[in-house]
Amino acid sequence: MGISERKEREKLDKKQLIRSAAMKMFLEDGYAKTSIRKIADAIEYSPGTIYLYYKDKDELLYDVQHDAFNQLLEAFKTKAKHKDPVKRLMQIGQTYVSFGLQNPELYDLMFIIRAPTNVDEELHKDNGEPTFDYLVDCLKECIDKDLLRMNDVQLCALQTWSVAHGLVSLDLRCRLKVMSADIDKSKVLNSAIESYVKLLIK
Amino acid sequence: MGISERKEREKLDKKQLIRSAAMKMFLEDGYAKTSIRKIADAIEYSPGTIYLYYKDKDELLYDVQHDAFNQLLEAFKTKAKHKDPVKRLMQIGQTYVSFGLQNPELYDLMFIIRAPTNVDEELHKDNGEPTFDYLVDCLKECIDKDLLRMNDVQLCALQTWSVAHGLVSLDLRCRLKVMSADIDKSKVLNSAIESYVKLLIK
DNA sequence: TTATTTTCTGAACACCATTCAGTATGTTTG
DNA sequence: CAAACATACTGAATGGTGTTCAGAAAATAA
Repeated sequence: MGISERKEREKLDKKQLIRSAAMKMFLEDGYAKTSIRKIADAIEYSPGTIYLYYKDKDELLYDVQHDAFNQLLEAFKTKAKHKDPVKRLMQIGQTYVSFGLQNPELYDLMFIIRAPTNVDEELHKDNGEPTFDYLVDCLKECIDKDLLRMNDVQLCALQTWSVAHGLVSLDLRCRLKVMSADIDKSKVLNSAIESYVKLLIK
Repeated sequence: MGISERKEREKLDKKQLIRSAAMKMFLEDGYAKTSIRKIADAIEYSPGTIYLYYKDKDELLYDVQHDAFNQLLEAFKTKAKHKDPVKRLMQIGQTYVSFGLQNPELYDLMFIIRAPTNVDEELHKDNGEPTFDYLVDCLKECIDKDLLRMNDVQLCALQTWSVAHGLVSLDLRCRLKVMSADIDKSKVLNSAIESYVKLLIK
């Protein structure tokens, strides 16, 4: 019978309704300031209903993160598709930094926020894995073609990701104030990631 | 008269009493889980009293951050004092990463946590400046002696700091799960920072 | 139509940061 | 010494938070 299938669909729809309302409010006001009550208000349900679809606020965050990682992956796919793997690597770096600067709240959700109940190890580790692999694949090609001054893919990926993430997250937490002021942030961050890639290539 | 001076002293003492109790609890339970009530309980005062010394919870955080930055600076001074600036740079990187891994909650306080009311631009920007300068000075010496493959001190400092911060903060947020498992974290992070410094030098 | 299952509600619970009228303590003045 | 004043402190109250759960409502099955 099709009823249970429709119900299944409706359940997913409602879950998405909650998720997209949550995402919107997370981006507008931040995760901390977005309460379950406010989300419930926005979608015109009672607070309790949200707990029928999500175990707790963290669980909701994880799902929103998943969407966010897909957004970043899409950005890579459209903006970092140069044939030359080294140039593609450069594009990946620039895309990453731009993404972070243009979507600060989203970036926060993905990488910086600590969900209160964050000790569960096994779950959610797949969040962001395909996105990370986009970088790994690119580096693998670079290294295979002997274009880099490093030869350990995993190590190189970690290092590259760290530069990019470091730049974005330091900026997002206003930790770049220690640097000389009156400079265009996005220019500096782009210079930094560019010169890093240049260090990396032979 | 010495009375007002004693009072001044007592005021500072109490402020430090609050601050050190707060720091201890922040490190044990994290910033979010440490409530003003609990701090007040620990020092056997009422919650209201804390607001006589600190405008709000953020203000307390900033003061604790200040102490924390001094701790990192001390670590630099004792563990990164090689005469050769390049070797010192390596020591700085390693010290930074070790510091982050060994004091995760402290690191969180310093760099990752977003204080709820965090829009005030001007204040607190001096927090951490001397510590950053320790890196800048080292890089300046490296560049003066023409030992690096970069020549913009500010840019280079930003990049180096980003690598180190990126490594630590990604690890602290369990974002390294996307990498192949069963590896010694601190080894990998140290390899990453070491190979970065090697990229940097001529 | 009635019984059963599913979905939803909203009050209640135990917390939180913060405020402020009132109390207690210490200091200065008459 | 006592009264006046200034300072330090209290703790209940305000308005928020995430989460739970008995009971109401709606949808489905019999």
